[in-house]
Parts: sequence; C-alpha cells; structure tokens
Amino acid sequence: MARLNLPKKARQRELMERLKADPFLTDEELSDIFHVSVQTIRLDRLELGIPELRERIKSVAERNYEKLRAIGGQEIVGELIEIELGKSGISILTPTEDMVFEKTKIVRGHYIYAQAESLAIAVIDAKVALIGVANIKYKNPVYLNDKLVAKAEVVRQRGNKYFVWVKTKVNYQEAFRGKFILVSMDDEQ
Amino acid sequence: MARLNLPKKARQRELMERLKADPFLTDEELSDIFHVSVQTIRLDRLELGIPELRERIKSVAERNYEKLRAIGGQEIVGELIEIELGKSGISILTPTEDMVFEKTKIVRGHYIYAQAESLAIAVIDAKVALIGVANIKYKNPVYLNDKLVAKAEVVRQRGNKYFVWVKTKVNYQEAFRGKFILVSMDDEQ
DNA sequence: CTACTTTTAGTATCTGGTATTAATAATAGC
DNA sequence: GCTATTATTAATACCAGATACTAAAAGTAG
Repeated sequence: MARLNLPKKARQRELMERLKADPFLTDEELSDIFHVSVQTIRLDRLELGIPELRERIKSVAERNYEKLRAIGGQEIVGELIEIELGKSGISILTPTEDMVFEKTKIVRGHYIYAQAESLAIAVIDAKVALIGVANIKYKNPVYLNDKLVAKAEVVRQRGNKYFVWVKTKVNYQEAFRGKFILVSMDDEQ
Repeated sequence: MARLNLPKKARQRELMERLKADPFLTDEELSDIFHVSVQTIRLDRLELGIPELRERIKSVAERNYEKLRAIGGQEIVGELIEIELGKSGISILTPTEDMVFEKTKIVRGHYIYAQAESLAIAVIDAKVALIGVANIKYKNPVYLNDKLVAKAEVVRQRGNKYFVWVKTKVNYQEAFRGKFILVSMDDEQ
C-alpha cells in the first residue's frame, strides 16, 4: 500500500478541516478517506490534540445545550443582573461568535432585540406578557465581544398595558433603544 | 437491598423525566439515583424505548446542530421560498416547541422579528446590510405550529439606504408588520 | 403454597476508542 | 551505497458504556 496520498502535514491540515466540518467521523471512516491506517489517524489526532469521537460529540451536545439557553428556550436572553419588578431592570449580554455576521463581525440585530424584548418582559410583574408594539432604533453597530448593557424602565402603565423603554449601551454609548408596549395576560383581569 | 423505593411504574415515569432533563446520565448513575441495579435500569430503558447514553448524546448534538441553523449561525431565519433581489421576497417559518412560551404556547416575539429582519436583509442586493431603524407592530399572537409567512418589499431606495416593509401573515391574517431601514455597506460606494 | 412479576447477577459480545511496544517502510544526509 | 531519522503500520492489553441473553433470586398476589 504505502501512502498514495498526501504528505503528513497536508493530511493533518485536511484532517482538522474535515473534523471541523463534520465532528461525527470515526477514525475508521477517516482512515478510509485518507487511505492510511487507523493508527496513523490516531497518531495525527494525538499530535493535533483532537479528542476522540465521543468526546467531540459530547462537546457539541453540551455547547449547544447552552446555546439553547442563550437564545432559545430560556425566559431571558442575556444575564439579568438587577431587577425591580414593575419598575426597572438591567441585563448584560456578551455576544459570541455565533451571533455575528461572519464577514463583518457585526452582531445580528435580532440578538440585540431579543435581549431588550426579554428584559422588557422580565420587568413586568405579571404572569404572562406579550409584545404589542415595538418602536426601535439601532444607533450604532455592535461588534463581537462588545458588552451589551440593556436597561429597561417602565414609563407608564394603563390597565393591562405597560410602556417600557429599553436602552442598550456599549461602552456607555447608546447602541439601541426600543419602546415596548406589553399586554399583561394575568388571569385576574 | 431489595427495593427501598418506588414501584416500577413510578420509577419509569421518573426515569423518563430525569433523562429528559439531563440526557447525559449513564445507567450506572441512574441506578444510584433509584437504588436499583444497573440491569433494572437497562430493562426500564428497554421497555420505554429509551436509547443508550451515547445515542442520546448524539441526538442532542445532531438536533442542535440543526437548531444552530434555525436561529443562530445562518443567514436567514425561516425558509426562503421566493426572492427577487432588490425588490421582494417571501419566507416561511413554522415555530417549534423551543420558540414558544411554555405556559401559553405563544411564539416569543424575537423569532418573528428575526424572521422578518433576516428576510429584509436577504432581499437587499448588497454584500452586507445592517439595520438602521425598525418600526414594528405585533398585531396578533402567534401560536405553536402556526405557519408564519413573511413577505418583504423594498419600498424605497435612497443612496445606500433601503426602506423595506415586511408583513407576516398567519392564515392570511396579518400577525406582524415592520419597517426596516437598511444601510448597505458595499465596498463600491 | 404456588404462580407470576420484578429484580438482580453473570457472561459473552460490540464499538470506538487509549496506551504502549515493536516492526516495517520511506526519505534524507552525506 | 549505507545509515539515521521520520512516518506508518501492526499487535496487544485495556476501558466505558453499552446490547443480548440466560438464569437465579426476591417479592407479591391469589
């Protein structure tokens, strides 16, 4: 057999990329792809510090389990660091790689929006609240690793309608502001 | 030893819930929790049709690999089904369990927003676009499994500014509308 | 006490590895 | 050409977390 293929370094580069694209490949599948023995693949992984299949899968699972919390399932996007129910609240969100546009590293608007919206909902002292109308301005682009500090204030309440202002700052500079009108859906009318 | 604990049925119910909450538990850890032997746990899993740890982790990893595409890393939230660059576009999003409030099953606003925003960006025929100002109205609550049809139209263009209206309908009824002002950041000014 | 269900134990086997040692093949140096 | 070095393959022992199967023991109901 011998190696009919790539020299070591090139193979290892390829290997890294392959696994980045698809972390679900076993050593055996990889050995087929590169036409080398399984042992060679293992040696390569060892040199490159790439963990075994199961660990890779596990870390994908765990990472995404957290991501769920970040944007998906949880009640609030960002970390709630202060709250006075019915009055005001502050939350912090540090955008990660997956929240930005690849080319520009500018944070996708809906993450900023999501932080603001969920903060607005959190400060309302009611069982369930729902957005009615939102009026929004994005002032400045926000970049990867900028720290988004959102501050919400309830400015008016009329019946089951709440008017909440949320201002988000990056380095004390306003990056976003939004006016949310929330409708409480408490069972006691 | 014997069983100092739950009868079979109750244990199996508990087991299901435990694994739902934390799919990373091994049979051995479970046998500790319930004070039964590993074999009993395996029998339970067999009866309940719950796959082994590795399969569970794998499915979490795979599922969330897709979810990443849904809200996180990808360029567009929802499925782009028609597009005329610079003019209009339509996208469809069917909200899943993880996009709704647990109690009410109402879709969290930022998913509706994200669909609209990303559609607005998609219709602009420019390398990178960024939200300037958005003016938004949520007309009606949207529920789990409702089919969100978002339609975007470029209504005006001035220099590198684009005005895009996005209307989202559920069952031909308007559920959301938003006005987006996008700023193109093309390198050819 | 017997019949049946539930639980536990034990053994063989599987996958996808780690870790280690040793042999073989390829390539470079001179 | 021969040797030193590097790269590759092979072989073996071991591990976690299982499946699949058989059998025994414990518990429970009639």
